[in-house]
Amino acid sequence: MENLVIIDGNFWLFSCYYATAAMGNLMVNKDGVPTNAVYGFANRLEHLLKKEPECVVVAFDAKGKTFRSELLEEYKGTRKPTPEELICQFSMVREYLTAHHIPFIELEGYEGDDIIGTLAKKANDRGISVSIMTNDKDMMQLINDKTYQYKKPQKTNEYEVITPESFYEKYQLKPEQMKDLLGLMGDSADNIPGIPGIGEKTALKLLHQYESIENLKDHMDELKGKMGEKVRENIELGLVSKKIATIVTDAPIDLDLENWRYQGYDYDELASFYRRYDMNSLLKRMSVKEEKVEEVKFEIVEHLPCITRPTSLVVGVYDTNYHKSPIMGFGIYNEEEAYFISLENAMNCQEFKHYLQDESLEKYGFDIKKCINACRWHGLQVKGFVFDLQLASYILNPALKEEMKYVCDYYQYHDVEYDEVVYGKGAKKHVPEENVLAAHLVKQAKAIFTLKDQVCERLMKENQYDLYKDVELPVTYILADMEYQGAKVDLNVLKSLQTDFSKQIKALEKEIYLLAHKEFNIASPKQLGEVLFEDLGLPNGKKTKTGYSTSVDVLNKLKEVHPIINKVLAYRTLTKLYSTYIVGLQEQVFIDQKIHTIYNQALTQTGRLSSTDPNLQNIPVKNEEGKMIRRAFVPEYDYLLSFDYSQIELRVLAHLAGVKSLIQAFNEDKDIHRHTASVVFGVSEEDVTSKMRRDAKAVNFGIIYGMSDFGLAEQIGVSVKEAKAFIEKYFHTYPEIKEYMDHNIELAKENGYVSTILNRKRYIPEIKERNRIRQEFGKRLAMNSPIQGSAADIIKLAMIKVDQELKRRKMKSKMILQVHDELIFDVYKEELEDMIDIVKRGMEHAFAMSVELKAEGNYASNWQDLK
DNA sequence: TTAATCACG
DNA sequence: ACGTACGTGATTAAC
Repeated sequence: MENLVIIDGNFWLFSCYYATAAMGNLMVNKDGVPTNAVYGFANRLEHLLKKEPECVVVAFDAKGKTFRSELLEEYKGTRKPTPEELICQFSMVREYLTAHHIPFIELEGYEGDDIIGTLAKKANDRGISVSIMTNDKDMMQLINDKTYQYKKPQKTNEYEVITPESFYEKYQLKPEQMKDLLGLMGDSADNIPGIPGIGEKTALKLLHQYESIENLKDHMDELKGKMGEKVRENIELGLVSKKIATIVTDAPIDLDLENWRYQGYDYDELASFYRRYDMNSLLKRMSVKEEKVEEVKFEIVEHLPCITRPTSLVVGVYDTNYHKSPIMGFGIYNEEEAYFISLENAMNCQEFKHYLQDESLEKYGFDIKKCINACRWHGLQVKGFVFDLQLASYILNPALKEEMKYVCDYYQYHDVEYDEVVYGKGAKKHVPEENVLAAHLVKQAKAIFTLKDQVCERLMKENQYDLYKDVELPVTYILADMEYQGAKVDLNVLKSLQTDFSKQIKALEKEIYLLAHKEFNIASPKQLGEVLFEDLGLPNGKKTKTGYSTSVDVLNKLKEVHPIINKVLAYRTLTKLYSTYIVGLQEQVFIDQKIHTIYNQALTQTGRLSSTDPNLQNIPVKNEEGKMIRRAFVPEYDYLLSFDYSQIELRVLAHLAGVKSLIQAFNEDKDIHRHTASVVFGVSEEDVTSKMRRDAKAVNFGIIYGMSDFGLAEQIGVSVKEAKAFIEKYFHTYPEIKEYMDHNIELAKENGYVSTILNRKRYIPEIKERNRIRQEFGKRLAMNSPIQGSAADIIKLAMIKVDQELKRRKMKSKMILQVHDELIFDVYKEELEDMIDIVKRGMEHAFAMSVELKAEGNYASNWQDLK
C-alpha cells in the first residue's frame, strides 16, 4: 500500500526549539541568527528521509485565528508567548523545506492539525496509508487501520507507533473517542476547559459506559453524587470542548501525491541553505551519504616518467603562507597517469623540472598562484598553468569557501579530503606518511582534472568565461609576480618608531592611571568600561552585548567631559600602530628586506582582492602618527610610484545609472562633492560652504553603500528627519540613481543575483528571506555590490593593461602593490617618465564608459611622501 | 574560539 | 516597531 508521511511542522519546530533552548545557549549562525530549532528540525527530517518514505508533506499552522477561538475566547489563552528567537525560525524552516523540495501546507483559518486531518482522510479514502509524525495526543483521534501516529521519544530517533490496537490497549476506546475524552477532561496545553472536576480517570469511566458526550447528555440524569451534578451543570461546556478538540477533516485542500513524492534533494540548493546558516555538520553529512567512489590508483615515483599530455598538478604546500612553507610533494594526474613525487626526488629529477618548465605541457591547478610561488621559493619554475579551479569556481559563485573540498563538494565531486583532516590542525598538525600524503594530493589532482570541463562549460553558459580567462587568470599571474617581487622595508625606520612610540605609550599609560586613580589594562574594553562608566561615572552611551561600548564614536562624544578620554584615544591609536604595524610588520620582513604579502583573489564577495600575512591594504594613512609607518616602505630600485583612481566608485555609479548631470560634472573634471552640494542645496558652486561640501561627500559615499536615513544621520551628526530630507533631495537631484538602485533590487529578487560590468555575479539569498532586517541588508548588498565590484573589475583590467605594456616595452620596473583603487610600482629612475605615462594611460583607458576615468599619481623615495 | 576594536578602500 | 552604510584583516582580551 502506498504511504503518505505527514509531519506536524509546528510540533516539530517547537519541540526542537525547546529541546536545546533549555540549555541556555542558543545555537546561532555567524550573523547571530538563532538556528537551533531549524537545525533540530533538519536533523529529524534527514533521519526520517533515510527510511525512504514515498510521499512527504509538512503541515503548519497559519497566522491568524481559527473557528476555535470564536467558540471559546480563552482557547490557547494560557500559552506563553512564542520567544523571539523561535519566531524568526518559522520562515527559516520554510526556506529549508523549499531548498529540500519538500512541500509544506498552511491555510488561513485552519490549524496544522486540521490540514493533517483532512489529508489523512483524503489519503485513506484513496486507499493510501498515512503516518502522522507528532506527539500531540489530540491527533490520536485520526488513528485507524490505515493511519498510524508516530511519537518521538525524548532520547532516541526511533519512533513509538500508535495503532488502533495500541490505542485500545491504553484507553479501551476507539480512536475517534479521543474527541470525547478531551471534551470531558479538557486539555491544559490548549486551555480547553472540559467539564470541571472531571479528570482522565472519570472521563474514561464515563466513556466506557456511554461512548460519547452526546449520549452522556441523554443519560446524565442517571448519574449520581457530586460527579453527576458536575456533569449536569457543565455538559454544554463539555460539548463545546469536544467541538474544539475535534480535528477538521474537510478543509479545502487537495491531495497532490504526485508532487509530494520525495525524490531526493538538489545538492546546490540544500548545501547553500546549510552554508547560509552555518549548519556545517549537516553539510558534511550530505556529502558522506554519496556512494563510494572507486580507489584512485597512482604510483609513487622517484623519477617522473616523460609526460606528454595535459595534467593537473597539485603542489603539496604545508603552511598557509606559501612564501615560506615547505613543499611536501607533488600530485600529478591525467586520465592515464597518476603520480606522486616527493620534493626531494623532484628536485633531483631532470624530467620533473622539464615537466614543470615546459609551457606547452598544459597544467590545471587549484590556486595556481600559490603553486607557482611556492615552487619559486624552492628554485623551481612552473609554466603552462592554463586552468585554475579555484578562480573558475570563485567566478561562478564567490560565496563558496575557497577551500578545495568545499568547491569540489559543490560540484558533486566528493572524493577529496580537507587539508586539515589529512594534516591535522593546531598542535597536532604534521606531515602525514608518504602514502597518505600521496593519496591526498593525487585525489585533489584527479578532482581538478575531472571537474575542469564541467566548470568551464558552466562558465560559458553563465557568460562568465571571458571574465575568468581574460581577467582573473591573467591577474593571478600578475599577482604572483607582485607577491614574489615584494615591497622593500627599511627596518631602521620601524626600529626608531618603535622606541619613539613605546616611550609615548608609557607616558600616556602613567597619565591615564593617574586620572583613573588606579592601574588597569587600558587595552581591555571591559576594564576600561568599568573605569570610565563606573569609577569615573561618565555618562554611558550604552551598546554592546557584553558591556559598555568604548569605541571611538562613543569616546569622541565624551571628549569634553573628562580629560582622560583624549588620553585613552591617543593610547588606543598608538598601541594599535605599535602592535599591528611597528612590531607586526617587522616580524614579516624576509631576509631580502622585503615584505611578501599574499593576495587572496578568491575571497571577497564583490571581486576585490584581499591581502594577508601581512595585510598591505590597510597601512595607516589617515592620521599623522599613522602615516609615519609608510616611511618604512621604500623602493628596491629608485622610486615608488603610485597612481590612484579618483572617485572610481562614484564614476562607475554615474555610468551604470546613466546620471546625466553627474556624468557631465565628471567629464568637466569638477570637484564632485562640491557639485553635488551645489545641486542638492541649490546654490552656485562658489557659494558651497565647507560644511555643505562635507555633507554632500557623506551622502555621495553613503549612496554607494545603500545608506539609510539613520546611518547618514549618525555619520554627519544631524537628526534622522533631516537626514531623510537630505536623501530625498539627493534622489530628486539625481533621479536616475534611485531608479538604478531599485532596478538592482528587482534584479536580485528576480534572478537571485546582481552583476558587474564584466558580469561578475553575486548571489543575494538574503533578499528573499522573511526576516525584514536581513532583507534590508540584502537590498543594500544589491545596491552596493555592482558598484564596488565594477570598480574592482576595472582596476584588474588596468593591472593587465599596464602589465602588458611593461612587458611589451621590456621595462624593468615592477608593479608591487594594489590597494583597491591604487597601484604602486617600484621604478628605476631612467624609466620614471615612461612609467608615469604607462600607468596613467593604462588605468585611465582600462575600460571605456560614458564617464572618463581619472588616475592621479606621484613618485617619491618612500610611501609616505607619495601623498 | 569569539568579541571588540580599529587599520584601510 | 523593527535596527540601520559596503568590502576587508590583525591584534588583544577573555572565555
